[in-house]
Amino acid sequence: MNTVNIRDIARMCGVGVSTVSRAINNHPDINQETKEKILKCIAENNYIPNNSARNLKRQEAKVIAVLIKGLTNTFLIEMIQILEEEIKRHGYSMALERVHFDQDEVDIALELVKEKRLRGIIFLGGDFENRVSKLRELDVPFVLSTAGSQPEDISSDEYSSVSVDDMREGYKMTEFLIKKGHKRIAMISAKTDDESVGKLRLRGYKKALEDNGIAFDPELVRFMRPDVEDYSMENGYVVTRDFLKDKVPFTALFCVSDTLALGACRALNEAGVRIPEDVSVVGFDGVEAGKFYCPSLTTMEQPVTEMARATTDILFGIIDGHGSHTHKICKANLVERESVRSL
Amino acid sequence: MNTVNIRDIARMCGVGVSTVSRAINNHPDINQETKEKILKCIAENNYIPNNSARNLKRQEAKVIAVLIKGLTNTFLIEMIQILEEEIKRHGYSMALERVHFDQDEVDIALELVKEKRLRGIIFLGGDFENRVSKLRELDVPFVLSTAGSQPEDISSDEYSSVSVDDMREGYKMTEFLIKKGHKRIAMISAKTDDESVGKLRLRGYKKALEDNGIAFDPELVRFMRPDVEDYSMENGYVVTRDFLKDKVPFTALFCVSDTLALGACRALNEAGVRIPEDVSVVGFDGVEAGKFYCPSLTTMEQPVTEMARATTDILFGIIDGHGSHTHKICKANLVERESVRSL
DNA sequence: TTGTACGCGTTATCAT
DNA sequence: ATGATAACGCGTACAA
Repeated sequence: MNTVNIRDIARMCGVGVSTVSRAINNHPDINQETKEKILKCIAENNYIPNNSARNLKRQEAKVIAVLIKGLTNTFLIEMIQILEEEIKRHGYSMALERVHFDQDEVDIALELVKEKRLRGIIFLGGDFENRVSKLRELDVPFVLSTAGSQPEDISSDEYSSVSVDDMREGYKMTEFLIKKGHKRIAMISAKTDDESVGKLRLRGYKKALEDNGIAFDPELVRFMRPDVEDYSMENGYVVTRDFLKDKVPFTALFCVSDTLALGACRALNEAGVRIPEDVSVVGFDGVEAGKFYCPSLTTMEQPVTEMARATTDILFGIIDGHGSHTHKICKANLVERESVRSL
Repeated sequence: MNTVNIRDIARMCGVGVSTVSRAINNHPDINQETKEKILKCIAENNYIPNNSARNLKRQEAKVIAVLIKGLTNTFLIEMIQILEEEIKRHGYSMALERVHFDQDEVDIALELVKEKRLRGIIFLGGDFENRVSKLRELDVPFVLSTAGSQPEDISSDEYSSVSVDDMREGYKMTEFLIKKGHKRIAMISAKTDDESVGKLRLRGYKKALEDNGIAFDPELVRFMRPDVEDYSMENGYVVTRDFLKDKVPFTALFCVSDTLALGACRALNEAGVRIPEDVSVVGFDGVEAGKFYCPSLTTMEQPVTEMARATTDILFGIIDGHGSHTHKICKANLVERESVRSL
């Protein structure tokens, strides 16, 4: 694999390597003719600069890394599209990095900072409660976007965050169902051992019940299965199916994500439970798929565009020197559709 | 940013850099005690090896790159999960690279081969008809997985491919609708200027009509909008809405992807068209979301697991020396659900 | 405007 | 088992 490198090109053109480098990187100090000759030679010989070598040598690349856990959360996928536009608009490029479920996103970030010469990091989703010391090692600015619980022992001026107030919105959604006359409200939430958004929304749910004089019934709360992909339709489906087997009566089902809710709907349908006649179902996120469902899904819509813009605004504010670490709470929007009925 | 490097660690441990390197990379020729001492020192000082330097120097990394166009095609997302498992099972790691719609995946692949020291490439989706010469420059084995049209001027023993016979399956689906008594069958397909799977399925559609003595009506064929994300629900929605405005009568709608079909369903519902009473709808791919819909979507299911396994089997067969380039055609499976009725 | 020489952090080779 | 040193391919002072 004798791949052509910058020295070969230099030799072929009868110039120095630095001249070739200047041609590649659009440096000003180069004769237009020389440049064209070099670029032509590059094209003819299929020369492709080696990014590893570039990263190794370069001081700073105009790159923002976006780390996302999993790929099945369509809400996060939607955010990526907008983040990319915004990052491009600032003259940077986006490096999307997928983090496995059993991987630590902070470790990945640490590696990435060394490998590419990142200027900033955006964490999409995830949970950062126990990652304090590691997080502090990151010497580039970062934003926790749509993250659930946040690190508590790290001072809030060392990082930024953008999210909705998951507990409050969970509260609002529950209260909405209560106002519709529901008392036996079931919930599908996140596993107990992690401190994700699901847990916070569950806390809001409990508080709303309490404030409205409804006793909390642990029988009504179910958790995502750890052996199935987090926040997937499949997970919502299997959990609901198991739930129905227990014959616990309920009139409404609050799922911590739309995808879970859609899976739940399927399980309900299969069991002959009509939505919303027999059971009302609500989700959280406001993903497109919910709009297309039958019945269309009532949900707590997260302001995707606003959150993505806030994320990049804060990050570039810090990178460009004006602006400092900020914690932005966006307001979610309760979208009433067809999956809920009044009792 | 004075980041600690391998030399610092060597100095601190009173050993040579090569010994540290051996400790990191699990080389056999190293004293267990020395190794532990070094690893401890590494952990204490938060040393993280620089991947750019490693990639630059390393001869071969056990890495397979998977290139995917976009992220909204849930069928491809499903494939990724299985591909990753399979790749890991072979002791390799997967580098997932997202390709933008206006980017050339072959260009990206070429860069990647230089940057990391890939052993193989998997192209997910995409269209390779006009990329022949570039494709040939790739000096690592690659598999075109679920790609639509394939390069014709490159000899078939220079690359591998895994896909369904899109034309035949398009034919079968159309014939299925015809057998159900449909004659005015509309179609939402891929843009005319690209040679993707959509185009092939369209060809099958035309052939089926012809073979069954039904005149092809160009009025009934619509294409995805170029200004909206390819194969997205949104695209299916807007195209169908526009289509309905033209008041062209039809009794069935064949969409080249499930996502398009789900978007189409929404548009039909909004227009007061009942599914399947007024119009039957079918999709293609067999994504999970289709199962959950109301009505659940009749579709041509692609054998995701089989295709992913075939892809990695072929690739590793070539990498490991036994086995050569292969072209595997998998059989799709027509899944009848609730979105079609007999006339 | 252009070329030379050095260093980025690592792994591979070779010697010990 | 270990260490010294030469690459890997590129960007960039600095000199010309």
